[in-house]
Amino acid sequence: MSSTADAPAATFSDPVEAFENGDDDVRTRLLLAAERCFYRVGITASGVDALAAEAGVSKRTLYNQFGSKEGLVAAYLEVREGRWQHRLEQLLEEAGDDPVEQVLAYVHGYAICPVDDVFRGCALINAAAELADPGDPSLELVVASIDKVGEGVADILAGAGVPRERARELGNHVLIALEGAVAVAGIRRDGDEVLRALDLVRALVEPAVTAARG
Amino acid sequence: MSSTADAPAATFSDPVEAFENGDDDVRTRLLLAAERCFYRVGITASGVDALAAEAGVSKRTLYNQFGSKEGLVAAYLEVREGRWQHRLEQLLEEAGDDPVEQVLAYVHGYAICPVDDVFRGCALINAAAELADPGDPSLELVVASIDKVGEGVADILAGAGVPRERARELGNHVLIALEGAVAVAGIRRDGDEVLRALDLVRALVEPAVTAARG
DNA sequence: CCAGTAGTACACAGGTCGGTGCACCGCCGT
DNA sequence: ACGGCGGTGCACCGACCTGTGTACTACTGG
Repeated sequence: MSSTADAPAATFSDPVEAFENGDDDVRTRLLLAAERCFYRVGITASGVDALAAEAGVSKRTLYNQFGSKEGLVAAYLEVREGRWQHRLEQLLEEAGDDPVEQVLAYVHGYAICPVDDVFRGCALINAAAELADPGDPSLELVVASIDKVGEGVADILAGAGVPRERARELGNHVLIALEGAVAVAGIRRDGDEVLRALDLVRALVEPAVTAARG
Repeated sequence: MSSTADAPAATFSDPVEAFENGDDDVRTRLLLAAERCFYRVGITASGVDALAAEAGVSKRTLYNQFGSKEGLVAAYLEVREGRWQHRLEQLLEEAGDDPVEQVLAYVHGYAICPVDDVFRGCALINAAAELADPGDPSLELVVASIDKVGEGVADILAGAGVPRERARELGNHVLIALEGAVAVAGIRRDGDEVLRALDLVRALVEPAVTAARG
């Protein structure tokens, strides 16, 4: 009964993690293939035949697992979002108690966005650029994702004593810096470019944090 | 002889300007249609049949004018870039002598990116997301365009007395802020969101300028 | 052993893609 | 009056698109 075609679109476990655990079922392989194809050449430009071939799986299996290409796209975005959340948690833990370092952890998180060797910017943003109609649920996932980033940063700053309104404003500014860095880096096809935003973000939040502390 | 099919891909005059001047030749109509289609639903998702129909022109004429869809895409990007440069010049002139206001002019320029009512982020960035292979000349146009933005801001700041190296760094930071603002605004489908970057950019450049002046 | 399940291989449908060939038409300069 | 040129309209090409139908195989649990 598990993982049948008409199962509710639950949050999928990370296919990379699954793969490294020795799980190489068709679903995992399809999601990995989807990541490679969608991220590298785009969603519209990736045909289902190519997707199935890349996964080493029959096209029929793709449709049995995800119902349609749109279903695979939705699963792909959920995976990306889930992995981002997971990595962010780790980075925040490593960052310790310093709120500035915690915010900078977001930058490091954005810098390791890519699938493998190629860096093409943020997968969610790129997907959003291809999603034309505003009602698309996948587009809403993207909006929710970036909203959460801004709010997360705002929460860190508010926790450090920055006034709520100012924290919200700074959260939005940091979000802008993050998205800008990843967009520029994506165009230049160089993930390390994201780290150029480190100084920028630090310059944004450090004064507010020290002011709140002092 | 003018505007034949195999004419070298010269820089095209702004079709909007041409249209408002009463010029409604097929080329202008095709470029206007390309702007609407490419910007709103994406390049890959816009077929040549739809393009020609939107322009009220036969498909044959499209090929006579631009040789291929790729040619039309290239012309579209050149038009966008040309119009951006033109608008930027105007805004810089209106900004007067204050270097901070001049940099803020870039933000206002980015905010009026859209074709008509819909705002979908920066046309060049969105196009770049759809351009898969790194060797594409259209992609190089996009890279050159954003490079010029960073350098332009750096020049303004250097002219205001900011040390060259610092000006370059700030130019890059402002570029990141601009691209981030337009990316976030594009996802939210709201061009006014770009103006949220006004405070951010001012906070970035004002201290450096006053320090250089004082 | 046997039924059920998951996946494969492959053909196929109906449609769209970018692009071409061709006959025709209206307009404009000479 | 006439020729040429720019544009139209339409049929057409091969390739590819998403999605389905079907017969076959391999495995697995009772």
